[in-house]
Amino acid sequence: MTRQAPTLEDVAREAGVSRATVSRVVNGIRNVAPDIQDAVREAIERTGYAPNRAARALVTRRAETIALVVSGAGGESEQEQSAFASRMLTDPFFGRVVGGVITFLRPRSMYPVLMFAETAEARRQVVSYLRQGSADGALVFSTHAADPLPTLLADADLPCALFARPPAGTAVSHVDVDHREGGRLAADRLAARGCRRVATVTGPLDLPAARDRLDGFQTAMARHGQPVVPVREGDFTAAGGAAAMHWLLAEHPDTDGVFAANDLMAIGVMEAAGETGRRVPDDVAVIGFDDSGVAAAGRPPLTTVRQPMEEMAATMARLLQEQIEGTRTTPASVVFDAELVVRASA
Amino acid sequence: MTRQAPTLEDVAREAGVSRATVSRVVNGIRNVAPDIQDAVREAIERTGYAPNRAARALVTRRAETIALVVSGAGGESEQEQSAFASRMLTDPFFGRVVGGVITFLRPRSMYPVLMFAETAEARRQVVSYLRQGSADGALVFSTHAADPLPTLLADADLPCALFARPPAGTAVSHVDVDHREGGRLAADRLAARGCRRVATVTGPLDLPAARDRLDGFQTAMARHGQPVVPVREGDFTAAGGAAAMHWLLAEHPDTDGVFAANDLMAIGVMEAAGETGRRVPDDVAVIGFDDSGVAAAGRPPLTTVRQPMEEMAATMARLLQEQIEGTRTTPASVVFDAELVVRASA
DNA sequence: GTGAAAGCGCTAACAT
DNA sequence: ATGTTAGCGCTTTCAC
Repeated sequence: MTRQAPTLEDVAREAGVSRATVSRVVNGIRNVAPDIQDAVREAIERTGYAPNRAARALVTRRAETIALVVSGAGGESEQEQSAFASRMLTDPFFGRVVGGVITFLRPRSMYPVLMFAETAEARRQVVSYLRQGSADGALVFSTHAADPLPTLLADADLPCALFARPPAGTAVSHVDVDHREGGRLAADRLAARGCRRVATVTGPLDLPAARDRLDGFQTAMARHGQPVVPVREGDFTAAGGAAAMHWLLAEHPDTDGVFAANDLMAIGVMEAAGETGRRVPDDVAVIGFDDSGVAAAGRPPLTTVRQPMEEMAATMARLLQEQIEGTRTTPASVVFDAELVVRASA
Repeated sequence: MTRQAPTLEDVAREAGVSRATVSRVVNGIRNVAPDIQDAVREAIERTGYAPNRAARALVTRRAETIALVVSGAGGESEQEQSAFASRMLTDPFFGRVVGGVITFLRPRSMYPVLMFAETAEARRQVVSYLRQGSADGALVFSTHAADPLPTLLADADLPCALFARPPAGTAVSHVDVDHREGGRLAADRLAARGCRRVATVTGPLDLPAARDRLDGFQTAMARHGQPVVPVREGDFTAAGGAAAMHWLLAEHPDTDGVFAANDLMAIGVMEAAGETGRRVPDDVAVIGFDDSGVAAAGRPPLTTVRQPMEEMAATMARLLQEQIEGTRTTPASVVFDAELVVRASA
């Protein structure tokens, strides 16, 4: 049998001081004489003491834990839910975001609790989890518009921060990139390359982000002398991008430039171009969005509009943290600049 | 200001019973009269009571939380650590595994805490996290052999379960697939197709899994009349697979079949084949390993050796759970069968 | 079947 | 600068 883990009490006895003093040393509070500090530290070492998190959380009313929840529409079945989780995780976009979150949390010895909320029931569980004090707040990634979760959390007065603009009427802290500006950057680049018959593959148009990218792109193309841009809606997957491109090429065989609303679709677009005998960028230039892991690995390497996702994710975590600590009482909105990363595809 | 969350006490007062009775109802313990149960449930509803997890954990000595730790070698810098996290998450293999874990945990209202342990310091933190009782056990995914974490955890008597065989000398529960058998399946398929000059791209050979796949493949190929198989070591990435294939084709231009030790590398192999003017599967047949998300989406769709990863992950979670509950005292080892999934590439 | 009471291990006033 | 003390909200004997 494993013997009982040592408690503050044990350490105090060992060091010949009171529990309070040990607690002060453990929590790095000054007002403890250096020699006593040493004695305590030694006692901690000898006993192999590790503070009990539940006990601490009970009195501080802090779990020192945050939830990272991926919210979106998905199937109801268990299998579909697992597939949703797997698909989201595998998305290179998500990988960078989690990396950013981790970078912020790690120095604080915090680790995110991973939650998926694609059904009403799952959303309830997320709210319940937070209400139990299991986590102090939530970082929410919505994969579709009109996601009810942010509102649910806000109504329950639970700290949260969003990646992407919140639904109208819900005031919560969030970070976002200037999608419109990103679309403009793509248009400017294609125009500068001399593309005259440009098309675009958008994301799901119920997503404001997808709409804004399209809008910025169209507006800029109009300024460049192409007021009408063929548009095909995609689903942010490579296969969806390829299908959209095949459709576009069938309708407009002379297309010489394409803006895809994310890198995965841009990869699909390039594949479709190759399959129809077109060279990238000579016959058709391709620009993606995100600058996710797949962009640089593309064939050819993808010119894309970069979102500073790690930075955005870290900022989102900071906003949440401020809310939890009570440093911030009004929701903040931080919008980051998009940036064109020129590689070989356009 | 948010008003205090209701406690058991509040519910008890509201229902006109004692705290103990409310606790019994909340925890579904029988021996409570039906009418009292109803009264309590109503009081819970009215007060909006949610049990405090820290308080419960303090007395039950259970966090009802498990850690999902990705352990491996990586750089020391913060940026490299973030990149490690991002790379692992993005790996389609990992996506399926996490999906399997989630499927097991969700019905139990549990959510995994995501941890990365690629440095000695990070490993210490994982151990410390568990020792504090923040999580009841760990699911460990080692990305390289000789990972010290399993031993560290075992020595500290902390419940854990591994995906893949543990280091020699460390007895911990784990799940694995029969890699040797998987290699054999690939060899049999290539031989059955009539491939006579077969080569292979392995994973990092310090990984027992990679060694075993190679070993099973070579042994079977010898039986099929090709005792010497050109071998090139890869790194489980698509780019690495492509590079390895280019090398193989330069040395052995007449290669007519390739077994890649994972799907990502197989994708790279197919790309390299295409770039050198070879058609898959007509000029060169390609078989991958894993049947991860990218396999079916490959061009052409990839024939591959399937690991039942969701099932393996769920089993691993169950083994951990049994350890935590004390139902299991001796480590278990569950090995799953590999299965050939035939698509178009071979 | 229900209640009273004793902690779980810790922090934070408050004394000293 | 250190110790004393009173809980945090819950589960769990043990009486009744």
